[in-house]
Amino acid sequence: MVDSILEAAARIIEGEGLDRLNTNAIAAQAGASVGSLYQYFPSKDAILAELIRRDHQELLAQLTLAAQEGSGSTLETAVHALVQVAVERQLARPELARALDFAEVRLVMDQEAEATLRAIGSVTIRMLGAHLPHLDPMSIQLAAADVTALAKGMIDAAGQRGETLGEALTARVTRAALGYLAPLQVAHIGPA
Amino acid sequence: MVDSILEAAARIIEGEGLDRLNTNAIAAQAGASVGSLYQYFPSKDAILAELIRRDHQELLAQLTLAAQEGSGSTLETAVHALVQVAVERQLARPELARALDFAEVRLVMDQEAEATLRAIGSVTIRMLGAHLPHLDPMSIQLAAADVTALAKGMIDAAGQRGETLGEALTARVTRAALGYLAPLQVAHIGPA
DNA sequence: CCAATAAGCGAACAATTACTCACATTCTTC
DNA sequence: GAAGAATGTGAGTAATTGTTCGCTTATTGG
Repeated sequence: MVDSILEAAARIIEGEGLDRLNTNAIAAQAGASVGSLYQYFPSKDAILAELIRRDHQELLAQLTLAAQEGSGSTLETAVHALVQVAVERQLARPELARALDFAEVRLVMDQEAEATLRAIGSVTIRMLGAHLPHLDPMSIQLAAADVTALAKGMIDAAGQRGETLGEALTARVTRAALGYLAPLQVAHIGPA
Repeated sequence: MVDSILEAAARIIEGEGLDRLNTNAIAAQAGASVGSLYQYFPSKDAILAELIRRDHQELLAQLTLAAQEGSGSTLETAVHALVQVAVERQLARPELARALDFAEVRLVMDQEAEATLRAIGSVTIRMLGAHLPHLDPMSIQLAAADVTALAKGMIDAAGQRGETLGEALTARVTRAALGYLAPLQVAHIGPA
Protein backbone atom coordinates (compact mmCIF):
# COMPACT_ATOMS: atom_id res chain seq x y z
CA MET A 1 0.00 0.00 0.00
CA VAL A 2 2.77 2.39 0.92
CA ASP A 3 4.46 1.55 -2.36
CA SER A 4 1.33 2.06 -4.41
CA ILE A 5 0.72 5.44 -2.75
CA LEU A 6 4.25 6.55 -3.51
CA GLU A 7 4.06 5.32 -7.07
CA ALA A 8 0.74 7.11 -7.52
CA ALA A 9 2.26 10.34 -6.26
CA ALA A 10 5.21 9.86 -8.58
CA ARG A 11 2.96 9.37 -11.58
CA ILE A 12 0.93 12.49 -10.79
CA ILE A 13 4.10 14.55 -10.44
CA GLU A 14 5.27 13.24 -13.80
CA GLY A 15 2.01 13.76 -15.59
CA GLU A 16 0.50 16.82 -13.92
CA GLY A 17 3.33 18.53 -12.13
CA LEU A 18 4.21 19.19 -8.51
CA ASP A 19 1.58 21.88 -8.15
CA ARG A 20 -1.23 19.54 -9.14
CA LEU A 21 -0.23 16.91 -6.60
CA ASN A 22 -3.04 16.58 -4.05
CA THR A 23 -4.26 13.91 -1.69
CA ASN A 24 -7.47 13.19 -3.59
CA ALA A 25 -5.56 12.67 -6.82
CA ILE A 26 -3.02 10.45 -5.11
CA ALA A 27 -5.76 8.29 -3.57
CA ALA A 28 -7.61 7.98 -6.86
CA GLN A 29 -4.44 7.11 -8.78
CA ALA A 30 -3.46 4.57 -6.14
CA GLY A 31 -6.90 2.99 -6.27
CA ALA A 32 -7.35 3.67 -2.58
CA SER A 33 -9.25 6.11 -0.40
CA VAL A 34 -7.99 9.33 1.13
CA GLY A 35 -8.38 7.73 4.54
CA SER A 36 -5.89 5.03 3.67
CA LEU A 37 -3.33 7.65 2.75
CA TYR A 38 -3.45 8.98 6.27
CA GLN A 39 -3.09 5.52 7.74
CA TYR A 40 0.38 5.32 6.27
CA PHE A 41 1.46 8.96 6.11
CA PRO A 42 0.84 11.74 8.61
CA SER A 43 0.49 14.36 5.91
CA LYS A 44 0.72 15.04 2.23
CA ASP A 45 4.21 16.47 2.69
CA ALA A 46 5.30 13.23 4.31
CA ILE A 47 4.47 11.39 1.09
CA LEU A 48 6.70 13.70 -0.91
CA ALA A 49 9.40 13.47 1.73
CA GLU A 50 9.34 9.68 1.63
CA LEU A 51 9.51 9.72 -2.15
CA ILE A 52 12.62 11.86 -1.92
CA ARG A 53 14.07 9.80 0.91
CA ARG A 54 13.81 6.58 -1.08
CA ASP A 55 15.18 8.25 -4.16
CA HIS A 56 18.22 9.42 -2.21
CA GLN A 57 18.83 6.07 -0.62
CA GLU A 58 18.65 4.33 -3.96
CA LEU A 59 20.99 6.87 -5.51
CA LEU A 60 23.46 6.46 -2.66
CA ALA A 61 23.41 2.69 -3.02
CA GLN A 62 23.99 2.82 -6.78
CA LEU A 63 26.70 5.45 -6.51
CA THR A 64 28.49 3.55 -3.78
CA LEU A 65 28.45 0.42 -5.91
CA ALA A 66 29.68 2.31 -8.97
CA ALA A 67 32.45 3.92 -6.93
CA GLN A 68 33.60 0.53 -5.72
CA GLU A 69 33.73 -0.86 -9.21
CA GLY A 70 35.57 2.18 -10.48
CA SER A 71 38.06 2.33 -7.62
CA GLY A 72 41.68 1.54 -8.43
CA SER A 73 41.24 2.69 -12.01
CA THR A 74 41.88 5.91 -13.86
CA LEU A 75 40.06 9.14 -13.10
CA GLU A 76 38.27 8.82 -16.41
CA THR A 77 36.89 5.38 -15.62
CA ALA A 78 35.87 6.43 -12.12
CA VAL A 79 34.06 9.55 -13.35
CA HIS A 80 32.40 7.58 -16.11
CA ALA A 81 31.03 5.05 -13.65
CA LEU A 82 29.42 7.71 -11.47
CA VAL A 83 28.06 9.67 -14.41
CA GLN A 84 26.53 6.53 -15.83
CA VAL A 85 24.52 6.00 -12.67
CA ALA A 86 23.23 9.57 -12.70
CA VAL A 87 22.33 9.44 -16.37
CA GLU A 88 20.45 6.18 -16.15
CA ARG A 89 18.44 7.37 -13.18
CA GLN A 90 17.48 10.68 -14.73
CA LEU A 91 16.59 9.33 -18.15
CA ALA A 92 14.38 6.68 -16.58
CA ARG A 93 11.98 9.32 -15.18
CA PRO A 94 13.20 12.78 -16.15
CA GLU A 95 10.15 14.80 -15.09
CA LEU A 96 9.99 13.08 -11.73
CA ALA A 97 13.69 13.51 -11.08
CA ARG A 98 13.49 17.18 -11.91
CA ALA A 99 10.47 17.80 -9.70
CA LEU A 100 11.93 15.92 -6.72
CA ASP A 101 15.11 17.88 -7.11
CA PHE A 102 13.17 21.11 -6.91
CA ALA A 103 10.97 20.02 -4.02
CA GLU A 104 13.97 18.81 -2.06
CA VAL A 105 15.25 22.31 -1.43
CA ARG A 106 12.26 23.56 0.54
CA LEU A 107 12.00 20.34 2.52
CA VAL A 108 12.79 20.18 6.21
CA MET A 109 14.98 17.14 6.57
CA ASP A 110 15.52 14.93 9.58
CA GLN A 111 19.00 13.84 10.63
CA GLU A 112 18.88 10.65 8.62
CA ALA A 113 17.96 12.47 5.42
CA GLU A 114 20.76 14.96 5.98
CA ALA A 115 23.20 12.13 6.54
CA THR A 116 22.15 10.41 3.33
CA LEU A 117 22.65 13.63 1.43
CA ARG A 118 26.12 14.09 2.89
CA ALA A 119 26.96 10.49 2.05
CA ILE A 120 25.92 11.05 -1.56
CA GLY A 121 28.23 14.04 -1.72
CA SER A 122 31.03 12.07 -0.12
CA VAL A 123 31.10 9.50 -2.89
CA THR A 124 32.32 12.04 -5.42
CA ILE A 125 34.57 13.74 -2.89
CA ARG A 126 36.32 10.46 -2.05
CA MET A 127 36.64 9.56 -5.69
CA LEU A 128 38.24 12.89 -6.54
CA GLY A 129 40.41 12.79 -3.42
CA ALA A 130 41.83 9.48 -4.54
CA HIS A 131 42.70 10.72 -8.02
CA LEU A 132 43.81 14.26 -7.16
CA PRO A 133 45.90 13.60 -4.03
CA HIS A 134 47.84 16.85 -4.26
CA LEU A 135 44.69 19.00 -3.81
CA ASP A 136 43.65 20.25 -0.39
CA PRO A 137 40.28 19.06 0.99
CA MET A 138 38.52 22.37 0.36
CA SER A 139 39.47 22.37 -3.30
CA ILE A 140 38.38 18.77 -3.62
CA GLN A 141 35.05 19.63 -2.06
CA LEU A 142 34.54 22.54 -4.43
CA ALA A 143 35.54 20.46 -7.43
CA ALA A 144 33.12 17.72 -6.37
CA ALA A 145 30.31 20.23 -6.00
CA ASP A 146 31.06 21.75 -9.38
CA VAL A 147 31.37 18.47 -11.21
CA THR A 148 28.17 17.20 -9.63
CA ALA A 149 26.31 20.37 -10.54
CA LEU A 150 27.67 20.42 -14.05
CA ALA A 151 26.60 16.83 -14.59
CA LYS A 152 23.21 17.41 -13.02
CA GLY A 153 22.60 20.39 -15.27
CA MET A 154 23.57 18.58 -18.44
CA ILE A 155 21.64 15.43 -17.59
CA ASP A 156 18.54 17.31 -16.52
CA ALA A 157 18.51 19.39 -19.68
CA ALA A 158 19.00 16.31 -21.84
CA GLY A 159 16.13 14.58 -20.05
CA GLN A 160 13.84 17.51 -20.63
CA ARG A 161 14.85 17.66 -24.25
CA GLY A 162 13.70 14.07 -24.51
CA GLU A 163 17.12 12.59 -25.07
CA THR A 164 17.02 8.84 -24.55
CA LEU A 165 20.43 7.58 -25.60
CA GLY A 166 22.12 7.22 -22.24
CA GLU A 167 25.50 6.20 -23.61
CA ALA A 168 25.98 9.26 -25.77
CA LEU A 169 24.91 11.51 -22.93
CA THR A 170 27.15 9.71 -20.48
CA ALA A 171 30.09 10.19 -22.82
CA ARG A 172 29.45 13.92 -23.17
CA VAL A 173 28.96 14.48 -19.46
CA THR A 174 32.10 12.51 -18.70
CA ARG A 175 34.00 14.60 -21.21
CA ALA A 176 32.71 17.79 -19.58
CA ALA A 177 33.65 16.60 -16.11
CA LEU A 178 37.13 15.57 -17.19
CA GLY A 179 37.53 18.84 -19.03
CA TYR A 180 36.82 20.67 -15.83
CA LEU A 181 39.11 18.43 -13.80
CA ALA A 182 42.03 18.29 -16.25
CA PRO A 183 43.58 21.61 -15.21
CA LEU A 184 43.43 20.48 -11.56
CA GLN A 185 45.28 17.27 -12.35
CA VAL A 186 48.31 19.04 -13.70
CA ALA A 187 48.07 22.20 -11.61
CA HIS A 188 51.16 21.31 -9.56
CA ILE A 189 53.26 20.50 -12.56
CA GLY A 190 55.03 23.70 -13.54
CA PRO A 191 57.19 24.21 -16.65
CA ALA A 192 60.23 21.97 -16.45
CA MET B 1 1.50 49.22 -10.13
CA VAL B 2 2.30 46.43 -12.56
CA ASP B 3 5.89 46.65 -11.44
CA SER B 4 5.04 46.57 -7.75
CA ILE B 5 2.82 43.53 -8.27
CA LEU B 6 5.58 41.70 -10.10
CA GLU B 7 8.15 42.64 -7.51
CA ALA B 8 5.80 41.49 -4.74
CA ALA B 9 5.36 38.15 -6.46
CA ALA B 10 9.11 37.85 -6.89
CA ARG B 11 9.70 38.50 -3.20
CA ILE B 12 7.15 35.91 -2.14
CA ILE B 13 8.69 33.31 -4.42
CA GLU B 14 12.08 34.09 -2.95
CA GLY B 15 10.99 34.06 0.67
CA GLU B 16 8.19 31.52 0.76
CA GLY B 17 8.57 29.44 -2.37
CA LEU B 18 6.53 28.93 -5.51
CA ASP B 19 3.92 26.82 -3.72
CA ARG B 20 3.13 29.61 -1.26
CA LEU B 21 2.58 32.15 -3.97
CA ASN B 22 -1.06 33.25 -3.88
CA THR B 23 -3.03 36.29 -4.92
CA ASN B 24 -3.79 37.46 -1.38
CA ALA B 25 -0.13 37.34 -0.45
CA ILE B 26 0.88 39.18 -3.61
CA ALA B 27 -1.68 41.93 -2.97
CA ALA B 28 -0.61 42.31 0.66
CA GLN B 29 3.07 42.37 -0.24
CA ALA B 30 2.44 44.90 -3.00
CA GLY B 31 0.45 47.10 -0.64
CA ALA B 32 -2.55 46.81 -2.92
CA SER B 33 -5.85 44.98 -2.97
CA VAL B 34 -6.70 41.75 -4.72
CA GLY B 35 -9.01 43.70 -6.97
CA SER B 36 -6.14 45.78 -8.28
CA LEU B 37 -4.26 42.64 -9.24
CA TYR B 38 -7.05 41.70 -11.57
CA GLN B 39 -7.10 45.14 -13.09
CA TYR B 40 -3.65 44.51 -14.52
CA PHE B 41 -3.51 40.73 -14.87
CA PRO B 42 -6.24 38.35 -16.01
CA SER B 43 -5.12 35.61 -13.63
CA LYS B 44 -2.53 34.57 -11.11
CA ASP B 45 -0.72 32.53 -13.74
CA ALA B 46 -0.44 35.61 -15.91
CA ILE B 47 1.58 37.30 -13.18
CA LEU B 48 4.04 34.44 -13.12
CA ALA B 49 4.14 34.35 -16.88
CA GLU B 50 4.92 38.06 -17.07
CA LEU B 51 7.65 37.67 -14.47
CA ILE B 52 9.22 34.99 -16.62
CA ARG B 53 8.68 36.96 -19.82
CA ARG B 54 10.50 39.99 -18.48
CA ASP B 55 13.26 37.82 -17.10
CA HIS B 56 13.79 36.25 -20.50
CA GLN B 57 13.79 39.54 -22.33
CA GLU B 58 16.31 41.01 -19.93
CA LEU B 59 18.51 37.94 -20.26
CA LEU B 60 18.34 38.08 -24.03
CA ALA B 61 19.30 41.76 -24.04
CA GLN B 62 22.26 41.21 -21.72
CA LEU B 63 23.44 38.13 -23.60
CA THR B 64 23.19 39.87 -26.94
CA LEU B 65 25.23 42.75 -25.63
CA ALA B 66 27.83 40.43 -24.15
CA ALA B 67 28.04 38.48 -27.39
CA GLN B 68 28.66 41.68 -29.35
CA GLU B 69 31.43 42.72 -27.01
CA GLY B 70 33.00 39.26 -27.12
CA SER B 71 32.72 38.87 -30.88
CA GLY B 72 35.92 38.87 -32.85
CA SER B 73 37.91 37.58 -29.92
CA THR B 74 39.03 34.15 -28.78
CA LEU B 75 36.60 31.41 -27.82
CA GLU B 76 37.70 31.81 -24.24
CA THR B 77 36.85 35.51 -24.12
CA ALA B 78 33.52 34.96 -25.83
CA VAL B 79 32.52 32.17 -23.46
CA HIS B 80 33.66 34.18 -20.48
CA ALA B 81 31.48 37.12 -21.50
CA LEU B 82 28.33 35.01 -21.74
CA VAL B 83 29.06 33.12 -18.55
CA GLN B 84 29.57 36.37 -16.70
CA VAL B 85 26.09 37.52 -17.62
CA ALA B 86 24.53 34.29 -16.45
CA VAL B 87 26.47 34.31 -13.19
CA GLU B 88 25.63 37.88 -12.30
CA ARG B 89 21.95 37.35 -12.94
CA GLN B 90 21.70 34.15 -10.93
CA LEU B 91 23.72 35.38 -7.96
CA ALA B 92 21.61 38.52 -7.74
CA ARG B 93 18.48 36.53 -6.87
CA PRO B 94 19.32 32.83 -6.77
CA GLU B 95 16.08 31.53 -5.27
CA LEU B 96 13.97 33.51 -7.69
CA ALA B 97 16.01 32.44 -10.69
CA ARG B 98 15.72 28.81 -9.68
CA ALA B 99 11.97 29.00 -9.12
CA LEU B 100 11.29 30.77 -12.40
CA ASP B 101 13.39 28.20 -14.18
CA PHE B 102 11.27 25.44 -12.72
CA ALA B 103 7.96 27.17 -13.34
CA GLU B 104 8.91 27.90 -16.92
CA VAL B 105 8.68 24.29 -17.99
CA ARG B 106 4.99 23.83 -17.25
CA LEU B 107 4.07 27.17 -18.73
CA VAL B 108 2.09 27.48 -21.92
CA MET B 109 3.95 30.06 -23.93
CA ASP B 110 2.69 32.35 -26.64
CA GLN B 111 4.60 32.81 -29.87
CA GLU B 112 6.52 35.79 -28.62
CA ALA B 113 7.75 33.94 -25.55
CA GLU B 114 8.83 31.00 -27.69
CA ALA B 115 10.68 33.34 -30.01
CA THR B 116 12.51 34.97 -27.11
CA LEU B 117 13.56 31.57 -25.84
CA ARG B 118 14.86 30.56 -29.25
CA ALA B 119 16.72 33.85 -29.53
CA ILE B 120 18.39 33.20 -26.17
CA GLY B 121 19.53 29.83 -27.40
CA SER B 122 20.76 31.32 -30.65
CA VAL B 123 23.23 33.61 -28.92
CA THR B 124 25.31 30.67 -27.75
CA ILE B 125 24.81 28.78 -30.98
CA ARG B 126 26.07 31.70 -33.05
CA MET B 127 29.01 32.24 -30.72
CA LEU B 128 30.04 28.60 -30.97
CA GLY B 129 29.43 28.52 -34.69
CA ALA B 130 31.82 31.40 -35.16
CA HIS B 131 34.61 29.74 -33.18
CA LEU B 132 34.10 26.15 -34.27
CA PRO B 133 33.53 26.62 -38.01
CA HIS B 134 34.41 23.04 -38.94
CA LEU B 135 31.52 21.59 -36.93
CA ASP B 136 28.15 20.83 -38.53
CA PRO B 137 25.08 22.74 -37.29
CA MET B 138 23.65 19.82 -35.34
CA SER B 139 26.86 19.37 -33.39
CA ILE B 140 27.00 23.08 -32.71
CA GLN B 141 23.45 23.00 -31.45
CA LEU B 142 24.16 20.05 -29.17
CA ALA B 143 27.33 21.67 -27.88
CA ALA B 144 25.45 24.89 -27.18
CA ALA B 145 22.75 23.02 -25.31
CA ASP B 146 25.33 21.12 -23.29
CA VAL B 147 27.43 24.13 -22.43
CA THR B 148 24.35 26.10 -21.45
CA ALA B 149 23.07 23.29 -19.26
CA LEU B 150 26.45 22.70 -17.68
CA ALA B 151 26.76 26.38 -16.84
CA LYS B 152 23.21 26.60 -15.58
CA GLY B 153 23.77 23.62 -13.31
CA MET B 154 26.99 24.96 -11.83
CA ILE B 155 25.67 28.47 -11.36
CA ASP B 156 22.42 27.32 -9.84
CA ALA B 157 24.18 25.04 -7.38
CA ALA B 158 26.59 27.77 -6.41
CA GLY B 159 23.72 30.16 -5.83
CA GLN B 160 21.94 27.70 -3.61
CA ARG B 161 25.12 27.06 -1.70
CA GLY B 162 25.20 30.79 -0.98
CA GLU B 163 28.25 31.52 -3.07
CA THR B 164 28.56 35.27 -3.67
CA LEU B 165 31.89 35.74 -5.40
CA GLY B 166 30.82 36.02 -8.99
CA GLU B 167 34.30 36.28 -10.43
CA ALA B 168 35.54 33.03 -8.96
CA LEU B 169 32.41 31.24 -10.10
CA THR B 170 32.61 32.77 -13.56
CA ALA B 171 36.17 31.53 -13.86
CA ARG B 172 35.25 28.00 -12.87
CA VAL B 173 32.23 27.83 -15.16
CA THR B 174 34.29 29.23 -18.03
CA ARG B 175 36.93 26.60 -17.37
CA ALA B 176 34.29 23.86 -17.40
CA ALA B 177 32.77 25.12 -20.64
CA LEU B 178 36.16 25.37 -22.36
CA GLY B 179 37.08 21.94 -21.02
CA TYR B 180 34.01 20.56 -22.71
CA LEU B 181 34.63 22.45 -25.93
CA ALA B 182 38.38 21.83 -26.20
CA PRO B 183 38.09 18.36 -27.75
CA LEU B 184 35.72 19.77 -30.34
CA GLN B 185 38.16 22.49 -31.32
CA VAL B 186 40.85 20.03 -32.32
CA ALA B 187 38.61 17.18 -33.37
CA HIS B 188 39.48 17.55 -37.04
CA ILE B 189 43.21 17.61 -36.42
CA GLY B 190 44.39 14.03 -36.73
CA PRO B 191 47.95 12.73 -36.12
CA ALA B 192 50.25 14.19 -38.74
C1' DC C 1 -16.46 73.32 -9.01
C1' DC C 2 -18.72 69.46 -11.34
C1' DA C 3 -19.29 65.63 -14.09
C1' DA C 4 -17.19 61.82 -16.06
C1' DT C 5 -13.82 58.54 -16.26
C1' DA C 6 -10.31 55.83 -14.22
C1' DA C 7 -8.17 53.46 -10.51
C1' DG C 8 -8.49 51.05 -6.27
C1' DC C 9 -10.87 48.50 -2.83
C1' DG C 10 -12.13 44.19 -0.07
C1' DA C 11 -16.09 41.48 1.44
C1' DA C 12 -18.29 37.67 -0.65
C1' DC C 13 -18.42 33.48 -3.57
C1' DA C 14 -17.19 29.24 -5.51
C1' DA C 15 -13.80 25.91 -6.05
C1' DT C 16 -10.17 23.29 -4.29
C1' DT C 17 -7.74 20.92 -0.82
C1' DA C 18 -5.73 18.73 3.49
C1' DC C 19 -7.39 16.14 6.82
C1' DT C 20 -10.94 13.57 10.14
C1' DC C 21 -13.96 10.14 11.74
C1' DA C 22 -17.81 7.14 12.16
C1' DC C 23 -18.68 3.21 9.72
C1' DA C 24 -17.67 -0.95 6.65
C1' DT C 25 -14.83 -4.61 5.19
C1' DT C 26 -11.22 -7.95 5.56
C1' DC C 27 -8.03 -10.66 8.07
C1' DT C 28 -6.43 -13.35 12.21
C1' DT C 29 -6.71 -16.49 15.78
C1' DC C 30 -8.69 -19.74 18.43
C1' DG D 1 -17.35 -19.37 12.51
C1' DA D 2 -17.24 -15.90 16.02
C1' DA D 3 -14.71 -12.30 18.35
C1' DG D 4 -11.50 -9.02 17.89
C1' DA D 5 -8.00 -6.60 15.53
C1' DA D 6 -6.45 -4.44 11.55
C1' DT D 7 -7.27 -2.23 7.45
C1' DG D 8 -9.99 0.43 4.24
C1' DT D 9 -13.72 3.84 3.14
C1' DG D 10 -15.50 8.39 1.54
C1' DA D 11 -18.74 11.92 2.87
C1' DG D 12 -17.96 15.76 5.67
C1' DT D 13 -15.25 19.84 7.66
C1' DA D 14 -12.47 23.68 8.02
C1' DA D 15 -9.14 26.24 5.84
C1' DT D 16 -7.14 28.20 1.79
C1' DT D 17 -7.26 30.27 -2.56
C1' DG D 18 -8.60 32.28 -7.30
C1' DT D 19 -11.81 35.35 -8.94
C1' DT D 20 -15.77 38.72 -9.09
C1' DC D 21 -18.36 42.92 -8.45
C1' DG D 22 -20.70 46.64 -6.28
C1' DC D 23 -18.73 50.30 -4.10
C1' DT D 24 -15.46 54.18 -2.81
C1' DT D 25 -11.73 57.19 -3.83
C1' DA D 26 -8.69 59.68 -7.03
C1' DT D 27 -7.93 62.03 -11.48
C1' DT D 28 -8.99 64.58 -15.38
C1' DG D 29 -11.24 67.99 -18.58
C1' DG D 30 -14.29 71.61 -19.25
